[in-house]
Amino acid sequence: MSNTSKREQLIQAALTLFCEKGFHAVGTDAIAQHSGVTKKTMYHHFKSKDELILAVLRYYDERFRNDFMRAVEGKAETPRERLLAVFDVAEKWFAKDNFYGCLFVAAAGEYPEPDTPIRHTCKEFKGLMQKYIEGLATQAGAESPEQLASHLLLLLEGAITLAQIHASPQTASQAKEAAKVLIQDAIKR
Amino acid sequence: MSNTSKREQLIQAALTLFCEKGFHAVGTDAIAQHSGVTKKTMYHHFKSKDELILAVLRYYDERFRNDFMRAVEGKAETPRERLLAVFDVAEKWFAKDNFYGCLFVAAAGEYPEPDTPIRHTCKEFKGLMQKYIEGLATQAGAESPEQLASHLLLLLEGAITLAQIHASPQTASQAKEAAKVLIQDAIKR
DNA sequence: AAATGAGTAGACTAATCGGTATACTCATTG
DNA sequence: CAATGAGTATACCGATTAGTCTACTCATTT
Repeated sequence: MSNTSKREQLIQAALTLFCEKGFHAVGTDAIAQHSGVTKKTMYHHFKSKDELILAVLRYYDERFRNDFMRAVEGKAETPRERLLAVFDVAEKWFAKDNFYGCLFVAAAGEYPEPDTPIRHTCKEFKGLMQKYIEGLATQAGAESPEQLASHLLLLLEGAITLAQIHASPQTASQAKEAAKVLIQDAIKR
Repeated sequence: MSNTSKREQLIQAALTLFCEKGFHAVGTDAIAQHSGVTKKTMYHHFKSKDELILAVLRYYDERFRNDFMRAVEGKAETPRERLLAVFDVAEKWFAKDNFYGCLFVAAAGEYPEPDTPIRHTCKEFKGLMQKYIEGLATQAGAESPEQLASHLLLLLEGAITLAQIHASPQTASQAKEAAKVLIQDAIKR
């Protein structure tokens, strides 16, 4: 069905532009133009720019987490190794030439009003990342998987932010070193 | 001199508005109106919106770091205690009702192009925060102050981001727990 | 006394913003 | 065959964008 095709074209074009320039800085005309779709058609699929943004965030959420988890699982076998592999995957991500930081953090910054659908989506994403790491921590035999996962997520989040600002992917390996200490402390065996 | 006064009025009004709504979402008309200053006067002090943004960032940079350091030093005596006090101060910051996350991270998100004055200011701020924590780590007798400071800054940065997204200041105390472990590991005595 | 510069109010520009309207094509489907 | 719905192109809407302009006041300084 060409329906889904146009939708995806719009979402992907919007995603690219938002990453490159930010949400407010990209107009609906630009999105229509870059996706090769008319504004009329665009507003047929999404009733407002905010709805398109929401769709972009949801699309990115699913794709990113999927790619991320598969990369982690491809890089290490044991749960404990995978907790560290998270930071190797992150470093590869940071090193990509089109790395722009976390899309959800950017969205939260541009739409500061709490309790909006956009903010809710951001929250959800971070919650799912926490759950993923928590699962690994549980399998790895952490005494308090939730706490270890929180700590590692803090490191990861910090690494993303500082990698973006300093344009240096090495923050990931710094975070990895800290993670080693925390994991060692959290898994007594 | 009324010169500096008008300048500060503009900077403070702009700061408030940028925090509330983001940079692109706030127009020059709104800034002029909220500061009680004419657009003409505004453009007399700053030759463009970008220059005003830059001035806002520099103003905030100095004020924030000053307040932050004084709060840390008021909360603890020894360098080692101060390394932990950083996270107590952060938690108080997160709990403020007008907490909006890190202004520099927001700026970096809205102005993704690297090598611009705005991005440079963001970089500088994070660098100075690192230096500050590094100083504390040195005084505390860390084996590698630079490394410990990096790790603690990663935790702090992650806590800021997640506090903003989840609207919960507790991320600071989570970060503090992780910091305890890292400090213990980094200062062998 | 004259000149300068910071300030005012408010109109103004060209461009762009999010979003809508008209008039058309074309493939699918009942 | 007729109707529907997704698509095209393009013009348009009122509002707002960043930034400029004229014409004026007023205090300070030379």
